[in-house]
Amino acid sequence: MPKRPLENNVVSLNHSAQLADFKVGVDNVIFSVDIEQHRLLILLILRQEPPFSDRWSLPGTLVRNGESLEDAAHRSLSEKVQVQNLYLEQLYSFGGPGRDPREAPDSFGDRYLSVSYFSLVSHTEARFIAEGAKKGAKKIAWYEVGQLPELAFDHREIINYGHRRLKNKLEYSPIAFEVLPQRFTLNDLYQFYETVLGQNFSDYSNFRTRLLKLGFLLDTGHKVSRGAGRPASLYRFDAIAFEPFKNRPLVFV
Amino acid sequence: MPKRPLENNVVSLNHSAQLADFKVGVDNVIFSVDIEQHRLLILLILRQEPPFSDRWSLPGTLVRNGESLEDAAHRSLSEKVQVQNLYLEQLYSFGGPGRDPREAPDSFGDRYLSVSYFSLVSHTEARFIAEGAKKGAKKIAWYEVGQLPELAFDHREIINYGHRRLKNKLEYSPIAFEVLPQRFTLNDLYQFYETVLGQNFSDYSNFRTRLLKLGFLLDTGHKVSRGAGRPASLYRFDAIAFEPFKNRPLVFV
DNA sequence: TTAATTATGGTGATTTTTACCATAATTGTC
DNA sequence: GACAATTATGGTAAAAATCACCATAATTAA
Repeated sequence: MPKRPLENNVVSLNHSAQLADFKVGVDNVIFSVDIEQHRLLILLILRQEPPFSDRWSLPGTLVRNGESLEDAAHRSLSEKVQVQNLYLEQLYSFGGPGRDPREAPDSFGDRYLSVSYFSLVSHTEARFIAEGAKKGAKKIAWYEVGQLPELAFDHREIINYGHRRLKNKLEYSPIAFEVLPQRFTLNDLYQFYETVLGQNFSDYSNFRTRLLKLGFLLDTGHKVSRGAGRPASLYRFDAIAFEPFKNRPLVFV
Repeated sequence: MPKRPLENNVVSLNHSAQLADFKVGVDNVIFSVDIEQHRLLILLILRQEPPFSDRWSLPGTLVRNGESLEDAAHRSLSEKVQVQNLYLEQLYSFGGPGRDPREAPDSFGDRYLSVSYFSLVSHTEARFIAEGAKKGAKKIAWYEVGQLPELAFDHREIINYGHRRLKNKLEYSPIAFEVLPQRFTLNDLYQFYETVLGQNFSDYSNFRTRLLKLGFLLDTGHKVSRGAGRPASLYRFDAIAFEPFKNRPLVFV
């Protein structure tokens, strides 16, 4: 497709100010919380092809004809990991000139814009898809947020953005319950929050009383014993009882 | 540019799954707060050319070669309104297939992606640029958020998103001080918050004590009299004293 | 001079947060 | 089977923050 000249209003720019053509990709910051080992994980893939072959990067894909951005984000995830329960939302778009080495240096080839997404997947459910390694990836792996390798493109920046969003989101919305098992103990929930938000984000006892007072955690009546100590009650999340708390902070750091 | 076939991994999709080509535009939700008349305003332009000619829409522009997204957003603003003090940030990207009538129905032409931005400009400073009406706009006007006309494209949805972000942002960050005059009264500030967040968001007296206790509003020593009543102290915002409050709520609704 | 108006700086009741502590119910050990 | 260790649970009291007011100060308008 030939470049079209801009509608000729700005005389001084007329010869050079042309509309850029874009390829649009999605990049997905996929988080998973391992409460047993107290690790906050991000899914990375080892790139197989240039640019940045043999560098770790976020799973991503270019958007296809007829495909929505969110569909593409879901596809980028489902090609790498199998999981039922997940939360996904758009993060930010990165599209400055020169962010992708595939762009021609004369600035007349296609630009590459990345619409980034952030996902949270159930750690107990999540399974790598073996076939996923064929789709442009040599390897798939979970990395702890504190121990990331060097990354391709501007993916480090995207991750920083996603990490901030995850911490913020956790305080304001019930995304934890999207990926926790149906029935969980209050300690499970506490470990989840602590793993994401960092140690001493709140006293355990106060965390319990605050959450229970809100009234959207229902005691299922069942108990579970895990090693020594008094058995813990299993709770479940009541989405209807949560409604009044939408857009309100649940926990203060 | 010819369509490139996808790298041939997925046999069943191979014949149809092709990468989409995009034009990328920015659309800008430009807010302005008129504290005298207690109005929250959005800048709209009356479109001159198809698609949606003679419909009101957000100011926007297609991204040019060598231009960053944020530069394009700034340009879309500065073509319509002259203003020194403003706040601008990226909002959300809308890019589903079929969101722009210029897309070919067979889904093999260019797609149109809109990276939306949200701006807050000083109401006292802001002046329409006469020449701006030539750049694809028949008219430029401020509309109250509660009284918007029918809009082009999915701009109504973009505005809803922007309005939510504005209200949220105002509670968590000092964007009001970007567009208030250097020196302002506490009542100015209160009117600003009330105009954006709605009536009875807080008691005036409690608003005053809370903000003053935080310590980043400095009394300049000057007073100003506006009609009847005791003269009010003029304050200024101290950005350094504000640092500790970053990412903390200032006002609860 | 007096009333109306706006700004300012309180007060005390109520609620929330915070830092703890005591007890209950289990497992593991001697 | 007694006892220690461990984890869960449900408190308490002090401190802090929120909330609904109110009294007074300093100006303009009549």
